[in-house]
Amino acid sequence: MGRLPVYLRALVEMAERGALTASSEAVAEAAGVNPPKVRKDLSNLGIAGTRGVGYDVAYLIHQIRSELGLTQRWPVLIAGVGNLGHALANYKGFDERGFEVVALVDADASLVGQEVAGGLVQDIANLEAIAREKEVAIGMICTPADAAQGAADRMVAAGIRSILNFAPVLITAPPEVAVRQVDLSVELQILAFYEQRREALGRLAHRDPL
Amino acid sequence: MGRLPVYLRALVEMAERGALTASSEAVAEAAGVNPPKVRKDLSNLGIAGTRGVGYDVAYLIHQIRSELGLTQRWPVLIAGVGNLGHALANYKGFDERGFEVVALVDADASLVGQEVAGGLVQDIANLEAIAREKEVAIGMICTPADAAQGAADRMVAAGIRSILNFAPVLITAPPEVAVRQVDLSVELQILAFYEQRREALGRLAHRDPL
DNA sequence: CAGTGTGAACCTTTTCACAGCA
DNA sequence: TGCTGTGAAAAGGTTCACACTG
Repeated sequence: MGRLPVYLRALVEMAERGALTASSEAVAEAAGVNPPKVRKDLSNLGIAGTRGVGYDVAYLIHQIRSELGLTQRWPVLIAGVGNLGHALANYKGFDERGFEVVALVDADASLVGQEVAGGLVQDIANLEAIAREKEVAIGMICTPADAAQGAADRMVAAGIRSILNFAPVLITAPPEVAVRQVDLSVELQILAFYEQRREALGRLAHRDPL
Repeated sequence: MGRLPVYLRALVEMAERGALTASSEAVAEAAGVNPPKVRKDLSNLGIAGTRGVGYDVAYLIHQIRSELGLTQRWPVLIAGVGNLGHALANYKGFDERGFEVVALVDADASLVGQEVAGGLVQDIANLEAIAREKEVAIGMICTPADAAQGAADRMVAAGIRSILNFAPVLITAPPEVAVRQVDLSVELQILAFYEQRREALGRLAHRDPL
């Protein structure tokens, strides 16, 4: 369930503010959803609150963390150390949430050997060996589009079963490998779609008032 | 419809390879969905193909572009020129798809005046004036979490009606403003969830074979 | 009384099957 | 014959109302 991380973020913030208990309404507001959805989600997860009071924040955080597998740290590998790869390697939020960038690889020989975010960039040709040695669980692809599938194939060969792909192409992988696609310009295009619609509606409204 | 940009990407790739016509099956495969979905989507959009042949690639590209509002260029402003903002300012894919980064702003005085991706970083205090002057349509928030809502408020005040938020917080805006949230560590957490489930299932299978 | 837990209604999306046309 | 166009069925997810309990 994709909402769990959002609930978790909201709950951690509440806990930091000293809240001991939280109603479904409070969680819903902080997560941007409606209260029944929160209750259903938690109920489906087998998490119970206290009627008339709400949910125990600390317990709820623990339960969601364990459901999300965040009670352990996950070693992450980044393939492609261009602008985006560089930015992600330096992103503090990953470490805070239990993800540790343990390896950086790139195909560009001029980048190999350079230090980025406290780690050395290695040759992508060695991806498999590196991933196995560091027991990488999650791979992030930040290469250009034409190198993405190759990077994915190496990751699969290395036994990586979770891939986060930022390259603007569809990559294919065996069904046992979970692939998530994040295409930044797709997000912009969706916004442009709404802008476009708004303008079209505006023209319509102007043409035919009321 | 969030699939349109993906279809578009697939179709542009096909066109570059010289395809003049494409069946719903071909588009579906390239976009990672099933053929009936492609047909339904296009049908709902009022786009018709030729029975027995498929869709005219060039016409389809044109139609989807116009539906997505990509026949015009959109001026984009980036708030927060840290690692991520820097990477996005340099990202070529935006320009190729009709998005032009026309302004960069940051709250950090040591960054203001610096040149990033061929543009000068300006003070976030001037966001409203800059956005109005450049007629910015879309704002991207790449600030730390605690500065995100402030940046959003300035954008709304500047008349920006589409916001893409990369900060790991929920930002609120008036209903007429379209907000999309992209949280990179949420994506990782979802992958961790699958890893976690796989391990749990693995243990189960091991305990009770067949 | 405040706020959870949940079954039932509801709505949207996806899938299917097949009729219909170049 | 091949592939589109589309209603009808199925699935999935969301909302609602309200019984229930600490």
